[in-house]
Amino acid sequence: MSITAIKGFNDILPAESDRWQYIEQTARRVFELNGFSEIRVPIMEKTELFRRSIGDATDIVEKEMYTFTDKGENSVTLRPEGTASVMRAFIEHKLYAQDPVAKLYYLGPMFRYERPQKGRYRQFHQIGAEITGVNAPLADAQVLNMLVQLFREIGLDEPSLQINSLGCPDCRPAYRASLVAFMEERLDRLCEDCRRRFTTNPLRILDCKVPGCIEATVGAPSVLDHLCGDCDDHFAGVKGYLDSTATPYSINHRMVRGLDYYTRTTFELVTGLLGSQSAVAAGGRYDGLISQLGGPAIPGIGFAIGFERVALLLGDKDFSRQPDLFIATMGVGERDFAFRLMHDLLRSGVRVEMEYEGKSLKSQMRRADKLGARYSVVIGENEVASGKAAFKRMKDGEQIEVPLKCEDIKKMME
RNA sequence: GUGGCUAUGGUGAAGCGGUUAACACUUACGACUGUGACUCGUACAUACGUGGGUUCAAAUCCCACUAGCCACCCCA
Repeated sequence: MSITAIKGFNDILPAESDRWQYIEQTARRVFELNGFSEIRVPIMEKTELFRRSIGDATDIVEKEMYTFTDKGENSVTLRPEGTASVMRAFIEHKLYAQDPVAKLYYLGPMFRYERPQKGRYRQFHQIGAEITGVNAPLADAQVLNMLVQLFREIGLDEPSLQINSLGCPDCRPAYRASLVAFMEERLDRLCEDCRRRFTTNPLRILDCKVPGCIEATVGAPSVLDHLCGDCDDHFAGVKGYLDSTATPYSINHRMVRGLDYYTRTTFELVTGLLGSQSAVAAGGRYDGLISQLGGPAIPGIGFAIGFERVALLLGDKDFSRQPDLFIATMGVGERDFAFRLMHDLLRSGVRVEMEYEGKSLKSQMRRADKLGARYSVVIGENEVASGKAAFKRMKDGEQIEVPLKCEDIKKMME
């Protein structure tokens, strides 16, 4: 038995990587348009970073991290998400000293030890963006609008935006208490998982998909009714800006987050097309995170997009690049000639392919067709001698005589 | 961590106890000794995830293992 990849770790083969590049390039373009710069952070961090940011009691930290002890006896962890590293770097390099308002994006692999299934892998990829230093709801709205714009430009308008507010450390405890009181009375109607959640994370019960639980929790107190004045104003501001830019969204007061650092605005881009993995992108505000990690009291907001899930939504769409020209040759001498011609054309930006081995003309033409070349040309003794050749437009077979010179060939192809 | 389903070539698959392991795609070569797409021909699994067992006979039945998928949990 030959060696295979690790469970949940996937190879991205050419057919798929074309699609990935399309997503990545579109994301970079949209982010840069919005004034974001890329930050590249390591894929491994001290374990402590994730414990402090994501939260000790979360599932991610409790049972899903790839944590090791390295040769220097340090506990290190393959990052399960990106925000913690970005904020660690923001603090470590004192980026806030230059300008507390930073707009950063990142992309790369993340690692979570979960049972793989559709749209969920142990090594998966995220593209994320963060804005620090802005309290105003305007920042929330810009982040959301950018996210929506990105999906539009990728060509996906199916995922819909859901927003919520989780309040802040001032108002959340009271909400939690009233929710617990409400649930306590209906404990017997909840599923087993929810009864467990009642003690571990009562907010999660709102997110349960079991019909009985949905029924039992009808009329449960909503976070949105328990926001303090400031949080309420903030959320109203966000909604106002989304309305004023005609960004479609719906409010889901039952939306919960799996990471502890979120405050106020939270959101998800959800789809019905990926089975149980409905979130394609998600994020929120994390006003306490930077100070919690030892930095100054600077707020932040951001999101992460699940790369694999976006790729899945794009389906089998073909994003491969076709050659502009395929050069077929008759003999060894012509092949040398063609190689020099190809070299010149490549240097001037024409996408050229040729046959490397001495295959029959028939098989060379077949290859030209298979590669989807726009034009083909056959170079034999006559062509080398005359310096001219018949260029064939593959889609209709029309042939045009053109000199075998870079400039003439380029012109002909326009 | 829990459950369900599936495992035949590069791919999609037929096969249901005795077959040269069908068919299609892909690939290679040819029909056409200087021209692709359509057509036609030829070649391409000593082999049916691995290990046991039942049987005169197993890809086909049984068991175990392994892997993959999907779902739960959780999440992007």
